[in-house]
Amino acid sequence: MPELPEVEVTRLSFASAIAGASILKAQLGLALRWPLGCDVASLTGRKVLAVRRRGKYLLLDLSQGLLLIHLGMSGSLTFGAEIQPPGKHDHFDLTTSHGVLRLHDPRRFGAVVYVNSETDAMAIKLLGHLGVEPLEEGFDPVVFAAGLKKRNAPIKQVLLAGELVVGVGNIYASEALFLAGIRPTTRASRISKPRAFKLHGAIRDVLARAVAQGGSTLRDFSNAQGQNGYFQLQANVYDRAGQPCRVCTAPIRRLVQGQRSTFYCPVCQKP
DNA sequence: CCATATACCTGGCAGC
DNA sequence: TGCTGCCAGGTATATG
Repeated sequence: MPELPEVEVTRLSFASAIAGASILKAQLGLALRWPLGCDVASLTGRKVLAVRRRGKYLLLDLSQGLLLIHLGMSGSLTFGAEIQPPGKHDHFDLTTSHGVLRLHDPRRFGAVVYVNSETDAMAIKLLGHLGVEPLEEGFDPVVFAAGLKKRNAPIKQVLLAGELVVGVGNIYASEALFLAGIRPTTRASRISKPRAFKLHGAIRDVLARAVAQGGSTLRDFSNAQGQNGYFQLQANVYDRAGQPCRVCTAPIRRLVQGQRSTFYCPVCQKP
């Protein structure tokens, strides 16, 4: 499910409501991608001070330490006062004085990890290699263009790697490349500076618009208030194989790169 | 170091 | 109805 827009939309939907809450109880269900990294009972009594985002991770700052939450492919969070007993796919509950934060994740590629600080070994392992935040000032077009020059892999895969810029997943990589007019198979190192600048702008644009639309709900994504996103309705290429390009009417093509589907317009996007 | 393949896990869907 | 195979929004890790 979640790329940067979905994670940010999730964050925005409960961050202010949970801020300042005391943890009354924490419960784990089936194993997620990583172990919690501490005794779950030890979280009781701490406070949730704030919720930040780094790439596709949510960072819950606690009065001592922090929780890193990743939604994997199928995760979603809910936050509310009334809550049902945990269902088959509910694997983490954080009961607080302001409501219950619950992780629902059928495939269990997601994770909830406790670390004492962002310099802990586990935090470094998960966050240390991440590139710059695309919606922040640090995402500089000149640096981005120079970074692309050093990579020989197809641009789609360079974007997905998240080492130059974070948060761009399978939907938004295809969408940003469409907006920039660049074929996903083009080697990153061969992208000219002007085209890199255009891609830089396209990434910012598509991610910001997706956040404004509440993210993309392809199957089951919803924010922590249970609301769906609508960006998928304005996708130009993602999941539109065989359908006419919204710009030139040529049929959208699908190909596989690194075992992931990629969609592009063969006319609007140049090698 | 770089690029690519693999593994993790469940559910929905098309086709037979 | 039930089976099989394929597909799905991510990413650490292994392998060349």
